[in-house]
Amino acid sequence: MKEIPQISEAEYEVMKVIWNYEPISTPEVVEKLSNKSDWKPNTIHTMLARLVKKGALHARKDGRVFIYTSLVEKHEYVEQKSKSFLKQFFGGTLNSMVLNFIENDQLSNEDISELKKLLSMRDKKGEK
Amino acid sequence: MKEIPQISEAEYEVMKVIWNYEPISTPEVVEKLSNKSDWKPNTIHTMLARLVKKGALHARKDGRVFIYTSLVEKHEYVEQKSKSFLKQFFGGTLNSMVLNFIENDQLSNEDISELKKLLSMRDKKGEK
DNA sequence: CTCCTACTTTTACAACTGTAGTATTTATTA
DNA sequence: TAATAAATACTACAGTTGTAAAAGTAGGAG
Repeated sequence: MKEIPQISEAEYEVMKVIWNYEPISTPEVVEKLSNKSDWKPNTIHTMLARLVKKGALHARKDGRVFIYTSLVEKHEYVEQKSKSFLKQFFGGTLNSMVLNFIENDQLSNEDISELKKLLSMRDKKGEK
Repeated sequence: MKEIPQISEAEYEVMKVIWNYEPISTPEVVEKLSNKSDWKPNTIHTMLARLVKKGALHARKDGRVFIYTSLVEKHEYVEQKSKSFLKQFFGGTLNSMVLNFIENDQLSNEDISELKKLLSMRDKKGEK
């Protein structure tokens, strides 16, 4: 299987911007993130540099700025993190997690009926 | 709300032993973990010391050894971690996570039917 | 009463993180 | 062409984590 680089929480925030807008230049990333966070531009530069070094991003120079594109797909990263999360806390299965949420009353009645709907929609898709 | 100390992944392995066997002494913890992992005793001591320092464990001296008990409940820690995980990757809701799993075909038919069963069992409980 | 052994306490150290400051380069403008 | 502004590159620094070695201590064996 492919090696997925580890991405820290703060770095993940940067990745989200890249995934949403790629290809995107440094100044643009800084701008997007300056709205959402109170990171200094230098902080963002550091994140970008680390992500490039880790192999999560590709940077190509375009004139005086860098243009970034992602080398890791969001869904595959989320999948990997989900798996390791479930493994650490719920024996590896989503079902245990859902059960746990049900048992601890962390779901409203609406959540429950929505979940049921999701599950039956999946059935229909499967039948096609 | 109560302050829950942060527990690293390795520390969490130690906590699991405590939760299972508390009250439990250092040598016993070392023994349990030496089976499951290849950590050196010193490594385990370090974890224990850090967990005490963080306020996740209580240690009382009994003769020459320490006896540990947990100060954080497993379910509350898992709950907190679940919340932050869902927030980081799924907008904060379990339902989004389930939907994501369905969409990416990460669930078998059996998983699905089990999930349905769980959900309807919860209904019954609610009706009581 | 002394030595050994099992425990505890102290110290280490590199990688990763969050958070930037400082220095350097380069394109643009005067 | 020289100064400026913008961007990039280099450096910093403390806290956490994984991983443990080394040193100290006290209780039990002889």
